[in-house]
Amino acid sequence: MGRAPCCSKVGLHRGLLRCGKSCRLRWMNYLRPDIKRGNITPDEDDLIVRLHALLGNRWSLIAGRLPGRTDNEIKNYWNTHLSKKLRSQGTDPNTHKKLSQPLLREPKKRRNNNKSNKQQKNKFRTINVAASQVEMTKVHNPKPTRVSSLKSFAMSRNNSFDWSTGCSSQEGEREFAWPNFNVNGVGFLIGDDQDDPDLGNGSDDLECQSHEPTTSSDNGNLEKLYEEYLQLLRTEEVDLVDQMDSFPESLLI
DNA sequence: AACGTTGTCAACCGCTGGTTC
DNA sequence: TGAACCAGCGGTTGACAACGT
Repeated sequence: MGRAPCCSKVGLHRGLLRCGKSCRLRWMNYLRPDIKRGNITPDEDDLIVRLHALLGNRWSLIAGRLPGRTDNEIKNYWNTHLSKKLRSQGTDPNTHKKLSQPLLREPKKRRNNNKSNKQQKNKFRTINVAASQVEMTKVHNPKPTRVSSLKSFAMSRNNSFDWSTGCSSQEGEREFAWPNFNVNGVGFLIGDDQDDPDLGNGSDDLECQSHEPTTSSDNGNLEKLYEEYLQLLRTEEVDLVDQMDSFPESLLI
């Protein structure tokens, strides 16, 4: 698939023709066992649109809230499906504002609504759409990351969910000290994280602690943020984009 | 049947920021 | 302190299959 390998084939294991970076990418986007196979469900579809309105093209952040989905998958899905869908509904996919003139032409439909044979042949693709549609979409908050400064936290590109920590809906939800809530059938699963060593717990890292989203001193602010979040998500009439422009930053800082 | 167009998505590219020495 | 290295991000590419004519 795709282009030729990104690096020289010299020095690589015979038969693999992949560099380490390429292997990592393939693992992260395709081979990892916790990747959710199958179509994007309507719930996930809706959630991606909402999160994109909040976060923009920060695919890793969006993916971090959709367990089993990769940033690459969501990015592709957005580019091939959702952006067109929004346009057809008269919404600018970039700004999430109403377009003056909706795009009337629907994308050409394939005769077969299923995914391509190529995907169906893929032994890794075990479609389980029915089950996933029944199940309420579970949304995870990103794993808090230890930061050395406010700027690095706010601008970090490494604040996506850490899958390597074993988070999956099957193995029990990753534990966070953020409140649980449910929006339009979309559950935000957050648990108790008093024991997570990655989180601020009164350690000597004062600067870090002051910005950790899960320390007890931040609980009040977090609750306030989530109330605001909920209110915005529930408000259908208002223009979400205008109100939420500053929300991602307030979450991150 | 043949050929051009369109859709899909894994993989590549270039870059940034963190870590190590 | 800064160079080298590494992980990971978003944007983009291009092979392949489905579709349309």
